[in-house]
Amino acid sequence: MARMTPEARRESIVAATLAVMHRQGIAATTVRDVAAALGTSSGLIHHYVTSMDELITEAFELAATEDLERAAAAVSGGTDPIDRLHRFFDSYTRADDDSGMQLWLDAWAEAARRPALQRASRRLNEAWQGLVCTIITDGCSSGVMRCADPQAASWRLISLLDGLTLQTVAHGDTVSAEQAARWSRRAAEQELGLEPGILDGIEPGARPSGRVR
Amino acid sequence: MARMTPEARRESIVAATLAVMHRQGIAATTVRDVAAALGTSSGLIHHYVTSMDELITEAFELAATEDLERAAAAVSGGTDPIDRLHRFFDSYTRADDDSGMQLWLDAWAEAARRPALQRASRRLNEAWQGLVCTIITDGCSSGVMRCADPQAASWRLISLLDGLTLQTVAHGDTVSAEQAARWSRRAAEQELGLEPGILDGIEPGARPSGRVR
DNA sequence: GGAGTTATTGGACAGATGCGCAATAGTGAA
DNA sequence: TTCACTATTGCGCATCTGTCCAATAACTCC
Repeated sequence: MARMTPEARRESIVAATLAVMHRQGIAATTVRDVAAALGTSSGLIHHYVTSMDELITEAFELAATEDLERAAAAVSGGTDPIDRLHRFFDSYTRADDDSGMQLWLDAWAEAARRPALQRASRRLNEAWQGLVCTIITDGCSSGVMRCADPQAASWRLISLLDGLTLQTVAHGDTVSAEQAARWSRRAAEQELGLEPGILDGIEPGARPSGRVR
Repeated sequence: MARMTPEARRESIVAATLAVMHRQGIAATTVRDVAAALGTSSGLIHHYVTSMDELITEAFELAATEDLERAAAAVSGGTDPIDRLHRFFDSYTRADDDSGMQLWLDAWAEAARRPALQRASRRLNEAWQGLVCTIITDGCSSGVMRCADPQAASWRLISLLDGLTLQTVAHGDTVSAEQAARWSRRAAEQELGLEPGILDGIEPGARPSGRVR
């Protein structure tokens, strides 16, 4: 293969690793598959990366961070806490493919056996919760939401979303994506003392690609 | 090893497989490990089982079915819907070790790539939801609970539990087991129009081993 | 041009994996 | 006691895994 600058090569390796992870799952991602996806030799990967675990963690971290930043950007465009929460649901819900969430399922399962992956997964989950917690805290102090414990409420909210989406992704259609979206919005309205239905509906032109998690 | 009847041997193989799965995770469970746990040769396993996938699915199904039946038994001892829901939470919450839930994490992640495992996981998840749904439906018709959509509410309830427990098991202490228990009970009370705190507390002598999921 | 640096190769290595198979050793019936 | 049956063994096979390393090729600077 053509010689590349170390930076560019490293990036291309992480990107290829991510592609293989999406296709085959974290546990089944091997050095040779990554090398084949890149069209290079397997030895090259270890010239840039000390271990397979490190590479997998780095690729997961990249994908998850991008998802998070996309959601944060969508939220920050909101005019008030309710609009921001609305946008959060939109960006979470709008997943066209399930492979993003499948990556999270893999990560949660593998976390017990890969310390570095566990740290990354934990950190990013806390960031998701923090994003929601900020919205709720703002909503409470401005008086449009009612919530005794924003910390607990935001953990409940993302855990509920994760749990419902998990059903959709892992089991096909035990819970449909539409149900997961509707049910979790309803739960948020109930929990935060909002008017039922206020979080419903998806404005058509908001964010075409949205969240993938 | 001593010669056994085919039935007994098969059971012992599945039991040993389950033990290894708990210890090492689904993906890292190998024929040789199972044979070692049994104190037999690896060839013997293939004399009773056509493939490793089949064996793993069967072992998971056994463990998950036992958990479900234990929970159903705990629930059925309740005097009224609220007591039954209380018992459900107790039996779900009381997990001493996380390895049962870890098994579910593994199963959800692997489901996409193992059709037989997916069917088992899906079927058992639906049974869990059905168990809760029955309690809620009863509670509504007897007037002690208020709920517009028991189907949706029960999916939300077990998804919330799964989502919170997932944090506990996968990430150490992002969410503590106590928080997961308290927060999910609070959410159920809110959702079903119950008096806050009515689902709290754990009667000491109820069920020593409890649910593992 | 030549020399030094380093990206890249291709394969070796030791270990693990699922599976199959001939040989062996218990078991129950005749 | 003998014989058919089959549970059990122990190892071989082909393949895969992460990691390492000497050789090669491409690039930069003098």
